[in-house]
Amino acid sequence: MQAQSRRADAKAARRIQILDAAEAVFFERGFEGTSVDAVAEAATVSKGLVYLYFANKHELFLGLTLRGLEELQRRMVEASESAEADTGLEKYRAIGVAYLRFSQEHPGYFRAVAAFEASEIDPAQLGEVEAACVAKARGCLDLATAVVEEGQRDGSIRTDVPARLAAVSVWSQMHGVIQH
Amino acid sequence: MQAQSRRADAKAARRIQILDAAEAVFFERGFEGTSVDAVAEAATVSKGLVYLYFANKHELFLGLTLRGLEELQRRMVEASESAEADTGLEKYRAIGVAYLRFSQEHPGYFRAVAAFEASEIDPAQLGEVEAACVAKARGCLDLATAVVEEGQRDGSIRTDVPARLAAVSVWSQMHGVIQH
DNA sequence: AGGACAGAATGACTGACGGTCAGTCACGAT
DNA sequence: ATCGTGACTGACCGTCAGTCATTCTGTCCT
Repeated sequence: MQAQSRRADAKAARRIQILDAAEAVFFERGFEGTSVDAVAEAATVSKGLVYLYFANKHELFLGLTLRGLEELQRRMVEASESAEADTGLEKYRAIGVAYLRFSQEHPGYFRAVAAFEASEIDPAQLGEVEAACVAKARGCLDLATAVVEEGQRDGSIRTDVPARLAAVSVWSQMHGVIQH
Repeated sequence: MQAQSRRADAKAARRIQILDAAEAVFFERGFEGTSVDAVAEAATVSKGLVYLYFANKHELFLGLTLRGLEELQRRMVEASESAEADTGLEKYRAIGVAYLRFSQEHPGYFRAVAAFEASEIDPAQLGEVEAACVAKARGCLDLATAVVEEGQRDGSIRTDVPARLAAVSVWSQMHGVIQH
């Protein structure tokens, strides 16, 4: 058993090592401008190994997208639990500010997340990492929806629009503006 | 002189022929999924000729983007001159509806335009077609700004926000929502 | 200790594709 | 008839995503 968990730890560490290298290279040169060879070299690892951990170049990039989504969700949760925000509306506003901050402090991750949300995903054939991204994105949206519902319950947000629809459309507007 | 103009016509026709083929292939398989060889074959032309008319694959795609921007501007002008719209606010609303229609009736062109607007352009080195796209996009924005200004003059739009900023931000919000 | 086995890791190789260019061809001018 | 121009071709090049036969390494068993 010990041997197995040591193995698992080593695998996880390798994954992180490759993702760290991918982050450095992709965020500097962009998806098109980056070769998998370059990522492998930056990770001081062979190309074959990269393909042992990620099905293809796109899934490798989605590994970064997932990191971005995790960080974003973390910030959204933090914002919605902030002491200053009492009503649902105030919480939603805090989440919006958190999103704006995220886009400014992690432009690379923001672009990755934006690209993922803009891309249409084919549920018929989605990779492992892609599926995880879909789940995380849904988690973020659920959080926003819950906050809107809270606002509708406490009277700070109008109730004539379904919560999820409101959450999505305001989010899209915010996103559109942040992106310019 | 006649010979020259016949030459010019033939060149323009070839350009259109290539763009038509590019439209069919790019909009079906996407930018990444399309090879220049495939476009050349669809246009019943050699690959070399495609590169005689367009500097590279991206500029070829931008040729389609420009078509999209032209159609969009046409619709925006039409909407802003519509008989039903009297005030600036109503005209702006009509333009918004036109944009929504455009996105539904020409999803391929909409995506091309959206991708162009999301991409950051390096003014230091922009291609011929790219420059034309920049100009067209500015034209569209100028139109929207003018309509907002009209609305501010006739009292249908608040004046506490600069017209261009208002035009851009509302446009971004609309765009964000259309894109979902 | 040593051998056997599993999975980690390598890097040479393949095929596809973006882009180039030497050369051909058609046509108008002289 | 000859020449010059420019449209047009397609073989070719370099690069890069993705594959796979092979080698290495650590673990377990005797």
